[in-house]
Parts: sequence; structure tokens; C-alpha cells
Amino acid sequence: MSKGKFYITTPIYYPSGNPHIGHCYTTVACDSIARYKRMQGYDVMFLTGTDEHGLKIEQKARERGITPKQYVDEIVEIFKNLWKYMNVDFDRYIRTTDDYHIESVQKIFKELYDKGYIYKGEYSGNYCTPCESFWTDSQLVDGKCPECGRDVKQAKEEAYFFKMAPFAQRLEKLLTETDYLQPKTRATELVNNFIKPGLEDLCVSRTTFKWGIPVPFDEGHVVYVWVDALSNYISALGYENEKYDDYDKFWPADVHMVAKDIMRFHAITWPAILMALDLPLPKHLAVHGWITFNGQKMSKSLGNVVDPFVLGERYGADAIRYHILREMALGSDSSFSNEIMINRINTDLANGLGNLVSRTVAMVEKYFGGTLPENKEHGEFDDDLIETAVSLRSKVDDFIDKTQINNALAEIFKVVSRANKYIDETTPWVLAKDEANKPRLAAVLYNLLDTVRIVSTLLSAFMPGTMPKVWEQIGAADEDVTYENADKFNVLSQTAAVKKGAALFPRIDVEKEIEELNTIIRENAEKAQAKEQASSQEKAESPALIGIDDFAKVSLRVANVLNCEKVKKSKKLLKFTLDDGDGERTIVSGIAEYYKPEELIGHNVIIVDNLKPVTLCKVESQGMILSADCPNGEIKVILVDNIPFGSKLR
RNA sequence: CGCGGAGUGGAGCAGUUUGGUAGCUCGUCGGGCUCAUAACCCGAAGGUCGUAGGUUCAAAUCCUGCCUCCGCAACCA
Repeated sequence: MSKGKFYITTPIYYPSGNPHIGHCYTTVACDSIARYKRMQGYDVMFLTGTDEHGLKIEQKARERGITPKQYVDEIVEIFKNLWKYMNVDFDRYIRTTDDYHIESVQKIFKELYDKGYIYKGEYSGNYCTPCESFWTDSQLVDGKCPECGRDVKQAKEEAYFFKMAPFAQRLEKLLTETDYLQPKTRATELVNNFIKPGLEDLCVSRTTFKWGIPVPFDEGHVVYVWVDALSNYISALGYENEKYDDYDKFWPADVHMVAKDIMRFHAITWPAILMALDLPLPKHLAVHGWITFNGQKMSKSLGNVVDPFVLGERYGADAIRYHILREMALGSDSSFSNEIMINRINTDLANGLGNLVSRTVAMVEKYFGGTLPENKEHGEFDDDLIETAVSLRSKVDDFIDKTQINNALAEIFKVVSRANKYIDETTPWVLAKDEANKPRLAAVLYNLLDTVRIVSTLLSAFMPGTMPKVWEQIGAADEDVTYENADKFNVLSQTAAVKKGAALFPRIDVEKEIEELNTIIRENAEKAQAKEQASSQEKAESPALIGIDDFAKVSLRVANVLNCEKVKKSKKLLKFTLDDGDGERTIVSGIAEYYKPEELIGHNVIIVDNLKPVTLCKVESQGMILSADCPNGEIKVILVDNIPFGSKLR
């Protein structure tokens, strides 16, 4: 009685470091939806995995003196352990280093080439010779190589490109006229930024590193990122390989869930590749925001990366799952502060659900020795409670179909509240005082138990570890807690036998916990800072020795700042007009965050005289002003007011 | 004038499409109850809905200008 298939994916994660709470966010969300769909009777395929190629992995492995494969094997193990720990029940785990995936990617690449969508061209970009690597502009740190801190230069290499232009129109339609993208508010942003200005062809091969899938017909080239990574969604089903055989069954995907940083590739690149292959497009792309920590974006250098293992140890995997899912809203960021998390766990799980189960079960034991009598008497308030409980399932269904897990959970907890209120309305402890009221009392308690049954059934997709404990306490049989029974009442045995157990979610001491967590965070931050300092020191010492000839190539001289103004439309750029002794020249410098324009007028500065001019934000810059990166992160211009402008340095 | 989003009681959000008593969660205060994990239930306080105009009998909601914040793009020679 399958309702059909349901295919949901997380992105494949890049194992250049340990997994953190952000990875949990996406994965737990997909897991919950997958579990819910399974419960509903769908034939579910839930895929997650790791994207294991690329330069960065190659380098990390080299640093450790092991092979890239050894390196990723280790980290993948950690990922898998985390998923196990978080009760994530995926159906398939794909690694891009798996043979079958490699086979698929090579065939896909070849197919795209044969169809004329991939051509050989030249890639040009910022190249760091010693590191043999290209860097995108955004990867550069202060305009220099992020690995070694040395200057980069424009360079070219042979590379294959994927043509994007043929798909522009269809992509625009996909984004603006269908409900592919969720939330849709981001569609305009994508169209305006990428499609309208003209799509750039995608670089799909590299020759500068080796750790990747070889291009089948051109030795020396390795498939670069997106064709490799995105293809996982179909190679994992057996597209163009023999390992699996359910492509026909599961493709197209029902939901790809991603964080907003890779939205672009899933909204534009991936559909384009599929279009080129003449394959159906996925139905939905659900985009969620980041988890921010105390208002800041999580970052390793700030040391505020939340380790899910640590939190799980303290509060239990289900509590963490609940908090993440409850706070997560499609599209927008969600904050993850210790306080919000602990309060959430306390109010909803400990005070709300946990306490409801506890008091209900306790009363059955206290008033009926653990087993309810057959004889019951219907009364006031019953119908309202029952109606609320029975109508819950369809509300949750709707929210899950819209990938709005937070709203689904909110709906479920409304029923928990309703049940707690019902206890006050019916005052069982008063009923218990008179033997004549026993039938009524039994009905009240039964209604509570059966409401708990419905609530816990629906919650089992989100908190799979804890709900079986609830069922044990309320004496529910396996066949009672099915999806089918979640919109029916009077399912639980009329003579349900109850067994009180340990508290489901122990209440957390807020102040004490926050203090302890803060200590952990502080320690991490200090560690991260120390590490940062160590590595920056290392970098400072590391530049290779150069000869006097190299230095002589750089012409330095002193110039006087005649005028200085902000470059319009830029955040960081100041435009300087300088007198270098031979006349005026214009230099643009990215120090607007550190200096007000007028501050520097009249001062003498050192400039690099013979730098090739470049245009920044439509202003031509003829050289560069020397400045220093101070240890506190500030940038200071080197002032030499005691030296007449026009002087040459050597 | 690069593109887009957001500004609503202390905090986080809904409401804006289809103008008409401003709603939810948490927090605060007061009360009730005692079955329960000092949990539960009820009530109250607290908002000129960023700002200045405009349309209208009536604007959080529609229109215009402005301010602030955020994201994307650009960008640190």
C-alpha cells in the first residue's frame, strides 16, 4: 500500500574538517522528513554523503603526511558516527571517491562533451606559483594567496568549460514561474545577479591538482567540483553505473535541501547540467539559512563552532534535534544561543511534553494501580480535546509537505498544551476523592493517554530516540502508534496498563548550564585564537628567500597625498590623488574601513611605482600604497612625512 | 541611482496578497491548583506597527520620499 516514492537529499558535505551543528541542521531536517514520509507509507530514499575531492583535501592530507584517501576515510567515519549518534537514518551514503560514482561522472562528462556542451578553453585567474593553485577573488586574503600569504598573479591554464548560455531562458522560467525554489523570494536575486547579466560558462576541469576524477579523454585534467559533486544525486541511484538500479524509480528528486551558500549551484548549475543531459529536473529546492551563534555567524576562527557531540552528551540527541528543527525556518537564519536552546528544551520538552506524560502516567498508577478499568464516563471538555488531537495529523502533513518543520512542531505542541489544560479543567485529583467518580476519572486519564499516543506517534519522526520510551510508559503497542491510527481516537487499549519511567527530558538548570557552556566556548575561542596566531606567525616566516634582483624589480617611492575620497559604490575603497614628484597619479586602496578620506591628505606615503594599473570599481589604480597588517587586525598606512615626496626607496 | 530582503510591546516572530477591534511564543507581574520534572492553569501590564508625507470614512496593510540593518553582486593591488 505504498503511496509512491519520495526522494530527499542533503548536500554532500566537504570533509575538510569535522562536522558541526550546521551539518546537523540540514541532515536532521531531511531525516525527519524522510521518517515522516516513511511513516506515511511512501517508499523513501534518503541520501547523504561526502564530497571528497579537490585541492583543499589534497593539501590537508599532505600536511598530515597521509594520502588524501586516508584523510577522507578518517573524517567520513566521524561524519557517519555523528549521524548514528543523532539518530539519522539515511538509506544511502555516497562518497565521491566510490568507484561507481567515478564511473558515472566520467560518463556524464563525456556525454556533455559529445553533445557539445563542454569545450576546451583557458581558465585565467589569480595564480600562486609556489602553491601551484588558482584562487578566486573571494578566496584571496588581503589580495594574497590564502595558503602561503604570497602575492598572486594573473595566469592561465587549459581547462574545460560547460556552456551555460543555452539554458538561461529555461532557468529563468524555472526560478520565476515554478515553485522549484523554496522560498521563492530568492528567485529575483538569482535572476538579477546571474541570469540577466549573462551566465558565465562554468569551469569544469583543472590541471593544477590531481585529487579528483580524471577526465576520461584527456589525461592531466581532473573534473572540477560541480560536475563531480552535483552528479551524486543521480549516480547514487545508479545513473550510468551498475552499482545501483533505482534511478528510474526515484528520479527526479522530490526535495534537495541545501543551505543558502550553495543555493546558487543548486538553483542554476545543477538544473543546467540536467537540462544538458535531457533529464527531468528535481521538484523542489528547499533553502535554509545559517545557524548563527549568539548573533554571530559560526566560524572556526571565532571558536564558536558548536560541537554536536558535546551538546548531545549534555542534553540528549533528541533534544538537540528538537531545538534545531523547532528554530529552523525556511530561508531565514536561525539563532543558536545557549539560552534559547536551554529554554526551548525546558519549556517544550521538560515542562510541556515530559511533564504531561509524567503526570498522566503517575495518576493512572496512583488512582488505578497502573491499569485503567473498562467502565468509563464521558464528560465535559472531552470532545474539544479529542477533536484537537484527531485533527492534528493533517495539519502536520501540510507543513511537512511545505518543508516547514518548525510549524509542524509548533502545531504538535499546541496539542500538548491543550492536554495540560484539560487536566486543569477536569481536575482528576478532585474526582479521585470520591469513589463514585471513578468512571469519569478513568475516562479523563484514558483521553490523556490516547492524546499522548497521537502526539508521540507524530513526534517519532522528529525525536525517534525518545518516543518509544513514551510508548512504553503509556502501554502502547506497536500497532497503536502508526500513522494510520494518528487521526483516530480510542485506539489505545481501554484497559491500558501504564508503567512510570524515568523523566523523558530532565529539566535543565539554566544558569548553571549557560555558565558551563560559556566556559567551554571561551576555551575554544582561546584555542582557536592561539592556533590562528601560531599559523599566521608561521606564514610570516615562511616566504621564500628572494634575490636582490627580485627586489630590484619593485620600484618604490614616496608620494604626497593631494586628495583622497571614497570610491562611490564601494565599501572598502579609497581613491587617492598623489604627487610622486613627477606629477599626479591615482591610486585606489582598500582601506576605507580604517581611514577617513581627509585623514591622510597632506601626508607622505610609500607607493609601489611600477605596478601594472588595474581598474577597481571603474576607477583606474596606478600603483599601490604600502601599509601594514597590525596584529590587532587593523591596517595602517606607512607614513613617511619626514622624507620629501619624489624620493626613491631602495 | 547594481540587485534583493527586513524594520510590529523587553526578546524572537505572525499579520501586509483580498485596507476596518494588532496576534503568537518566551520573558515580567498578579492569581489559582497540587496529579506532575518548583512543573500545570487563569489573568494583567507592556506596542503612536522605522520615519515624513499622500490616498481613503478608515492604513501595520495601498502610494511616494527618507533613515537604519541584513543578504547577494562588486571589491581589498
